[in-house]
Amino acid sequence: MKKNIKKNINVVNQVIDISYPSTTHKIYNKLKKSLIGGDLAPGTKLKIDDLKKKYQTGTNPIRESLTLLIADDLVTKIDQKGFKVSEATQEKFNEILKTRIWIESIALEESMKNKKDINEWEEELIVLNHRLQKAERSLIYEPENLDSWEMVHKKFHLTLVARSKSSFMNKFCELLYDQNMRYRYLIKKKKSYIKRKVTVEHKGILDAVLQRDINKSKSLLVKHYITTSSFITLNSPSFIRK
Amino acid sequence: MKKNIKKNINVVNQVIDISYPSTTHKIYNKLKKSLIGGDLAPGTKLKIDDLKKKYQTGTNPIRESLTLLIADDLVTKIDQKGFKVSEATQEKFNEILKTRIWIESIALEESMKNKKDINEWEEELIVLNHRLQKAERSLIYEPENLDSWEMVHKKFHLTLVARSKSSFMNKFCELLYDQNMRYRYLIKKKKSYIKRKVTVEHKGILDAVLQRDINKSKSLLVKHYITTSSFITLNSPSFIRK
DNA sequence: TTATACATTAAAATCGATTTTTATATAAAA
DNA sequence: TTTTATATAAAAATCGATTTTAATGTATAA
Repeated sequence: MKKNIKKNINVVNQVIDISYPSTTHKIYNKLKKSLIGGDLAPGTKLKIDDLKKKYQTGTNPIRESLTLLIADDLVTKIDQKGFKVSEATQEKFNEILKTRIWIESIALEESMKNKKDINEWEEELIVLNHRLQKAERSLIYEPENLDSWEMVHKKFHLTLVARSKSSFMNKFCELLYDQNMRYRYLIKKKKSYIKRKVTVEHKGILDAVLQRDINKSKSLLVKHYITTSSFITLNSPSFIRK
Repeated sequence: MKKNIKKNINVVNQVIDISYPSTTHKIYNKLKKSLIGGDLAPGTKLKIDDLKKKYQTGTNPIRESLTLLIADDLVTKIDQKGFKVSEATQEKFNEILKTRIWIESIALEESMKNKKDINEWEEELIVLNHRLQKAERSLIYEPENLDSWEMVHKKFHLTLVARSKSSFMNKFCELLYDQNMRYRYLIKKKKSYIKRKVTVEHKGILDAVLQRDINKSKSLLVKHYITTSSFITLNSPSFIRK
């Protein structure tokens, strides 16, 4: 019995390579969405059998997905005792914020110092900021919709810091971005999050980048993170466990 | 048929909890050793069946170990096409060096600014440096021997940057350390690596730290990395693929 | 009582076989 | 030739069952 339509279908003298993701890949994405979106409470045990039933699949895709999620620091594993949703604490949130500021300050500076294709980069940022101003901010996390405010916002921030010419820096930036996003949604679930106006701040950062003022850009970016974090912290000390 | 001796054995009124690592855990360590030690050439395909035979185990522990190694950037996976040893290129090496310098400069500065238990930390560094001076440098990588030069060296460098109060920074430092170590062993395999005297450099960094001179410490650490890297690069442009 | 031993249950981890997909080889048609 | 289709082989991915380990409950002895 075939699961998917055959690949490499021939259509009018053109071979189209239709690639289907593996079950593991699909389950990984679904789980990641739930974890970042705050649908799974921190500390929850992730039982293989339950997940098998929920996602209608076998042991392997579940275990492999969970193993992949360890790298994202969204899932924690204890040998012979299984997997659980990573804890979310105020302390950890402070670490995320601090580390983001350290890492992204360097990455932004390097992005601006890097003159290769700098005009194209600046234009891309202008377009992303424009889309960001137009996009409607939703309450739920839908990563599959790349035009959603959340995904454009992620793209804007990661593009800002993408030109350090270090794949490691890019990976660290994305990891920390996703971690931060998770905390935002955990707060939203507690209904204590105030949707604040970040439009002006993004515009400010963009303008400083276009002026090619490195110090100003960095300081506005840092200020942006600290302001956002104060909202997460002040309005809900309640997501802290223990 | 029992694989291991039963746990929680009662010995003279004392319960000893003997924990055995899972097969996955053991295979992961063995594979990681081979990958860092340079026994597996960059780009080599990692076929599940071959590894099953080699390590005398089933599909699951192999696949799960490989999945864990993706996070360490030692293994690369292409969906539906399997796993391979991550490529090692001059470009990537430059990225590792650059990123290490960025990250560790911050981490060292924060470690020194952090006054909590600073005396104990300094004493620990003195002891580690002492052990490092005494240890014999071996040609093969033996992570299970924590008294080996290689493992003491790792401990010294990671302790130096461990006090930033960010678990993320610590994780990034270790990842980059292991990456760098891999390149060192890849060079060694090519027999073109010159075992240079790093003793004096370590002593210099330590002294600067004990003087609590942040800028001097940072600049000596950076110099140490750049000097080492020049040896890796100059003597063997040959590990570059493509 | 408190601790220890044993039995039971639940869950993690693993195995071996099967299915699905990709890669390779071979043959037929443009 | 060069491309396209088909057949075969190889490998990845997955499934369902089994084994191993950990967690829980219960009875017995100190």
